[in-house]
Amino acid sequence: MRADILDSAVRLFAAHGFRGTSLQDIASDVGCSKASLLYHFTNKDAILSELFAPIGQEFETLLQRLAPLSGEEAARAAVAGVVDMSLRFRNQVKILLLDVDTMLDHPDLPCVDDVTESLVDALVGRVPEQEPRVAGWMALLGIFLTTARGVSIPDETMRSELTSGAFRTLGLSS
Amino acid sequence: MRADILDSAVRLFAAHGFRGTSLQDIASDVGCSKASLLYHFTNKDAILSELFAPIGQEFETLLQRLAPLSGEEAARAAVAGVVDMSLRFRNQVKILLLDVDTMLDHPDLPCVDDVTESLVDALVGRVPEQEPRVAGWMALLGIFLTTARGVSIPDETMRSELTSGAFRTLGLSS
DNA sequence: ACGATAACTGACCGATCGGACAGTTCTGTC
DNA sequence: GACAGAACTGTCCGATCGGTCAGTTATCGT
Repeated sequence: MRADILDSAVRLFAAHGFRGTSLQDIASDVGCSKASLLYHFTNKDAILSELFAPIGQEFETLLQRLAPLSGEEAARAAVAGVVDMSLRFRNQVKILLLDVDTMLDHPDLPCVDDVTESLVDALVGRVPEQEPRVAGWMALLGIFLTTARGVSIPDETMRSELTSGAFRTLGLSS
Repeated sequence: MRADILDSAVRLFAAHGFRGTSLQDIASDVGCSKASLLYHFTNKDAILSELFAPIGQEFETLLQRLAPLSGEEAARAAVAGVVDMSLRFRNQVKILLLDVDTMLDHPDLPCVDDVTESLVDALVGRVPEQEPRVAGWMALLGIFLTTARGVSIPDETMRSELTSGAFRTLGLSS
């Protein structure tokens, strides 16, 4: 039941935003009462927090995987990791895209700026030949964000498109 | 007075989203009563619509300027136009970033998907050597969107960074 | 000075929101 | 079948929202 709620919530939040989705909307989608939601979750924010819990862990893992790497190897691993996460957490990314600054008061929610900063920090001085260009990483973040826009392309095609696009952005040969 | 209201509104909408900004918030920022806002504008939506009026016109102008062009010239003009607009309408872009799908019922508001589609349509078959790559244009849209995230960089530096980044994304030499 | 009109406001309304809570139903154990 | 606890619900509440409206104040041409 918790899984059903989370499933409906992530879909509705991604479609209409956090503020644009009421508890009643989720309850109707699940097929239960609003009060039932608040039995399984302490409040509306708790639903949101739980949706983003795995992302924080995965991002930490990605940063750790990047830590020992350097140079072009680090850049390629970063691209692959970001593309992979953006595809697997598409709805969550879309929620961030919709509500990015409206929920800064949620301490356990990933902040897009923090994510970007962490990525840039993790790669400063490691990308070959040139310092990481601001626009390049912004474009990579753009890919990360716009992936969520629901382009109707098979995931594998999308993956290679995104990867080669990001490589090109960062001046790497694909 | 109308100008003061629009000025506060675009700033608050960009900071907290359309739904996250109440009429009282705007009124407090302006320094007048909520009822005064609704004297100058028929409703909250009308404020939003007026904020986006110039963008639609400018985008039409951009598309017309692209129409007679082709090949690399078209791509470069598109990049320059998008970068220019994203810098000049930074707050409006950020509002779209925050509320992109939550306001599909606003007929006179630019839809990010439409903007992307128009740009891609305007350039399909015109970019040299290769078809426009999905990821490349998604990244360009990403730049367009993430420009609004308020990176503290002078506009001229930003402009050249964004332009060279977009060129790299599209496989053009800068 | 005065009347007309624009500009503005306080008070109020209906709707909706997140959330609280007492009470009911379901489910499994002995 | 009796009991316990989990699962669930209907109903209510305070707060807040967008919007209305009668009434007040400021502005300006004459």
